[in-house]
Amino acid sequence: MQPSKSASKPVGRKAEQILQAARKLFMEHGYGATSMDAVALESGVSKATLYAYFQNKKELFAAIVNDFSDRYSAIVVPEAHDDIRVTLQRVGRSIITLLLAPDAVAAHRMVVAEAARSPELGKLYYESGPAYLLSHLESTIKAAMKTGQLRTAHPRRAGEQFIGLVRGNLQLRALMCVDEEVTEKEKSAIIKSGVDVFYRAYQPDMPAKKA
Amino acid sequence: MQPSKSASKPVGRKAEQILQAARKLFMEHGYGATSMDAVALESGVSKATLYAYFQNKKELFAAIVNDFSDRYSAIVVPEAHDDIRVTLQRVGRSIITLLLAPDAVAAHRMVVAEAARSPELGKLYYESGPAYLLSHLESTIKAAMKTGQLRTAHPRRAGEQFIGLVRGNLQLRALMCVDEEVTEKEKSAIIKSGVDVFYRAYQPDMPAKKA
DNA sequence: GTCTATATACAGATAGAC
DNA sequence: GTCTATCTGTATATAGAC
Repeated sequence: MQPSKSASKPVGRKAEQILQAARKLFMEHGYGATSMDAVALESGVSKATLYAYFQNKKELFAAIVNDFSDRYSAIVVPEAHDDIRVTLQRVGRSIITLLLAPDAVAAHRMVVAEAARSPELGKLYYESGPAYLLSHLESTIKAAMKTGQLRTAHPRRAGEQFIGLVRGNLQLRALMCVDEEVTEKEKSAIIKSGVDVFYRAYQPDMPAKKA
Repeated sequence: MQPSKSASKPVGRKAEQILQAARKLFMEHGYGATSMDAVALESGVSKATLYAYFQNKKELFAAIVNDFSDRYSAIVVPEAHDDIRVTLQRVGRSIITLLLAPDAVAAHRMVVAEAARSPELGKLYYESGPAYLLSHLESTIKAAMKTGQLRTAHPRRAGEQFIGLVRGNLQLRALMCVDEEVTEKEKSAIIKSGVDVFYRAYQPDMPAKKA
């Protein structure tokens, strides 16, 4: 089968082998420290074959990021519950789980590191990753505002705030290798507290008095 | 003057030239894409001199990160105001300004990219950067809880939440090159809303009813 | 201490046989 | 299409003159 010549993702058995190997190596060592030799070796094809499928290193990297974006988009957004606080709890759990997954941490590092040189890849990842999640959350919050479960406010901003509340410093600590691991207990406490703060601020019947 | 042989920061005029050039290049192109040739050229010394001051590339990088940590620690934490909301407003402004500063974005990228291979550098940066800011904020919040301006709660977690609230997705967007620039108006709105949410959740006289 | 010149290795990418 | 072998550039690091 003739590999695709376009910039989009090539198909075929060897292409899959290459992509899989490249994904592993890029995520493990980053873009700069991953050589095409290494990708060829890991995927079990020759360098020439590699270049038959991907014009150059950057295109291969783009294919990986693109691929990762697809996976990100496939995240299962938790089912809504009648009680918005329960829904938020579930969403918060999903967010934490995702942010701390070793794969996601590695992908995040990889993309951030190269974003300055390839802004289009950074944007692509953001849009299909974090922005995708945010859009879903925005819908959820908007719906809750309509049904009176939350007071009326800017739903997108509220969504950003909720993500910020549960993320806290956890992601940063993971990215900078501060923690070996975070206990389930700690995660639960952070989510619970985040939901609590969010609900206190956005609950419908207790507007804060103005300064 | 004999350059220091230890792993700590060398001193002297040439050392300063080297550090300055290296800082610029590392921040601009990242660790992997910055060559020692380029550092030598930019700093106006020969490669041999470079290696007389720094044993190898990694040590040079470590010196830069260390240096950057010092600068981070030197951030002026805003003066406290009688009204905790005003104080938080100021702190929020500082956080946003810092997170979106091009230097800080570049430094963040640089550190995150290399953290997997040099966890000790990641930790160093985190401790003297984000953690330093958090500690100050924690003190501020703790004081406000003692004086009754905020309800009693976990001050460190509250600090993390406040940072998360004002950070939102702004930093992520900057890191991934999603925004060209953020308007002052937008920043102000985000800070104001963040402080509002925080205060609604932590104001002393309106406990939320339990589910 | 500081330079020029170079050793040595490996990168990305390709030519040409099959 | 896929391989082996190689071109060409450039990387880190050092030897040796001054």
